[in-house]
Amino acid sequence: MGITKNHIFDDYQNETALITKVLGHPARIAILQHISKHEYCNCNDLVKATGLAQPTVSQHLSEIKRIQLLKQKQQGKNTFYAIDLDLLNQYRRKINDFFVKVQVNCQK
Amino acid sequence: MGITKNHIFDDYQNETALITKVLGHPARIAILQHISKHEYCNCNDLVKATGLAQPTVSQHLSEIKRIQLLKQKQQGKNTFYAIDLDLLNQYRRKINDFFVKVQVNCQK
DNA sequence: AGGTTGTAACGCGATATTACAATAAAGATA
DNA sequence: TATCTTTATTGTAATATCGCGTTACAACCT
Repeated sequence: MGITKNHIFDDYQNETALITKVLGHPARIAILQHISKHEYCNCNDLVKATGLAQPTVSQHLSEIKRIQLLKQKQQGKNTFYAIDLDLLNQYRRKINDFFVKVQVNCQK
Repeated sequence: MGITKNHIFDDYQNETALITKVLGHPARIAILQHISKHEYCNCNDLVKATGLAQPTVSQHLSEIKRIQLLKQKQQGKNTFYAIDLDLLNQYRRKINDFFVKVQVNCQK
C-alpha cells in the first residue's frame, strides 16, 4: 500500500492500527473463528474451512502471528494452532478502550 | 492488494473485517481521535493535526465514510466533521463481541 | 530408500493502498 | 471581478497485499 508514515504517529495509534489491520481481512476473521472452535487445528483444517489455497492460509497465519495472537504446537509434521487468550483479551480491551475514549471525548 | 475473495466468506466475517480494516491505519486512528476531541473540526484542522497532506487526509476521510462513521455539516466553504456516536457504539459492540465469542469458544 | 503428507518459503500476476502534486470547484473576501 | 480559502478529485509513483503455483523441507510410513 505505499508507505505508511508510522513515524509521524504515536505508539498508541500505531499499535491500535496494527491490531485492527490484522483483523481487517475476512479470511483472518474466519481463521480465528475456526481455531477458537477447534483448538489446536492444523493448517489443512483451515484450508478446508476457508476454501483458500494452502499457501494463502499460511500467509494469513503469518499475518496473525505478527501480533503474537497464535500459539503453535509442533507434533511431528503437524503444526497445531491455538489462540493466546491472554493477548486476545488484552487486545479486546485495547480496541474497546479506543472506542470508549472516542465516545467519551465526543460527549464532553 | 490483489482481490479479496469476499464471496467465499459470510456477511458477519466481511462486515467485521471491513470495520477493522478501516480502523487499521494510524492516520485514521489519529483522525478519529482528533475529531472526538474537537467536534465539528474541518479538513484543515486534521491536516495540521496529522501532518499529512490535504489530499491524503481527504482520502482517509473517505475511507472512514465508507462505514458511515462520519457526519458532515457544510457551512459555506467549510466542511465540519463529527462522529456518528450511535454507529460508533454499534461497531464497538460488534468488534468486542467478536473477541468475546472467540474467547468463549476457546474455553469450551 | 522411496513415497506420502503437512507446512513454510519463493516468486509472480493482479490489484489495492498510501501519499502527494496539480487541478477543479465552490464559497468567501477585497 | 479578482483573489484567497477550503475541500474533493484526478493522476501518478512507490509500495503493499492477496491469492496461488511451484518448490523445498521435514516427518511419517511402507
